[in-house]
Amino acid sequence: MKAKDQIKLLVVDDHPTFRMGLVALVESQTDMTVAAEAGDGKSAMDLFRQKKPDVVLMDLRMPGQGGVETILALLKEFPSARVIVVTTYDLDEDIFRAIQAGAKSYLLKDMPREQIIATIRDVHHGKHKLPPGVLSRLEERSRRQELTEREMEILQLIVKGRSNKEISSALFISEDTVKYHLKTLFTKLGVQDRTEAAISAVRHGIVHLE
Amino acid sequence: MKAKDQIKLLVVDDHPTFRMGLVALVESQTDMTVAAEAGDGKSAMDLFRQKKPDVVLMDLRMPGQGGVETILALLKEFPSARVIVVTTYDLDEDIFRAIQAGAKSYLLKDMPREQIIATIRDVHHGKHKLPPGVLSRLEERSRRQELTEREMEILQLIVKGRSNKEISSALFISEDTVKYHLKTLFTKLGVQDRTEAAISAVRHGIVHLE
DNA sequence: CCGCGATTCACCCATTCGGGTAGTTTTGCG
DNA sequence: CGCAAAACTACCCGAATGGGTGAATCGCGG
Repeated sequence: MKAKDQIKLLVVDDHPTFRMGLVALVESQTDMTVAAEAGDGKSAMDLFRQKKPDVVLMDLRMPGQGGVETILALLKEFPSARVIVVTTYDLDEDIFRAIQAGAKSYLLKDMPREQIIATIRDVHHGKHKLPPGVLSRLEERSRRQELTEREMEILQLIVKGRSNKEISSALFISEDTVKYHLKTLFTKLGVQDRTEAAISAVRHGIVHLE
Repeated sequence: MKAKDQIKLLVVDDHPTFRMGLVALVESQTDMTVAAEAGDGKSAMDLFRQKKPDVVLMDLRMPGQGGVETILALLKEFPSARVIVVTTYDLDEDIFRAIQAGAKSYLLKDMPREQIIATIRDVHHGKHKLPPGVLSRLEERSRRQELTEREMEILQLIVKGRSNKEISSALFISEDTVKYHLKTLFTKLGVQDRTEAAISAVRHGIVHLE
């Protein structure tokens, strides 16, 4: 197979060993090759400008600039760039944001090698089919109502274990207002109380721990 | 370098791509080689019996038999086996249980390649030094008081968002008793209320989501 | 057999929480 | 400008929660 026919890839992941696995996987195929590797969003941008890869494999959780921000920046500069997200966490919110940002597909790190390879070929050929498991999560996400900014702030404080009083003073609003937001928050998340809300937020990736 | 001088490794991880990365990493070194790969605990046991590797690299979260159970079973049959845990989650409880089970070291999947290689050599030579980050988490874990079985049950239900009344009927005890356990639970975890308890339990890996 | 930790239950009390209703202000968009 | 959504505040009320105290039972190891 001639080199010019090969799919040129950029691999972006801050885990050195996993990145090595992706590279080994890609290089084991005759019709694709890794043009460059990056460990963070910034150098990913630089390397894309230099190498102009056909497809980018991108992790979402990275130090510094996150994956979603990088996708956004990349597509702004190169609207035709094709990005496949390959990440550990199958959290609804991450998937949703990545697809919203313009990722062509979303794979999980524990998926079989054949599926990763097949998806690279598909995306390179312009298709962007999502794996069934990922698709169902995306649907679940879209069934959930959008949270307002204020509700997000409050939800984050809930996850930090703050009481209504603490939240009210942290946001410079009355305790009643906090309770008001909580009510709508509970119905949107489909939960009964703050503990369920906190767990649900973490489980769906609306709020990240740490 | 003669083959008999090489460190023989068994790599156990259910993520095909990460496993590929570990294999590529090991094979890039002249003094070590991968004797076998396994995607779950059961086949890891089989392959250990066949190949008798010098060192085992083992993930913790695996379908079916988990990592800790596998380590326990392995060391019961082969007390001299040397197991290094290589896992994604740097949760205090996982680390603690793995070391308790007899793992010689505990690495995180996002660690640099050199550190993984160096640890393999160290463990093969009988050392079992833990990386500083892991060590500090282990110390934090040991500062925490041990939870009783009952407290664990209740904590799990708290994470599921159950109310005191629901917990009491689920465990066939009075609501007052639930409240009693919660008190000691709160002090042991160093938290103020059930929401903090739930988050803390998830963060430290005492209770797993999903 | 004694002690100790774990578990169980009860009662009281103050605080917090969650639900309902009602109203004003702010903000963004057509 | 005018409307709609979001944000904010207040009040009431019942339920849930968390803290304190006291006490009985059970099982296990010294």
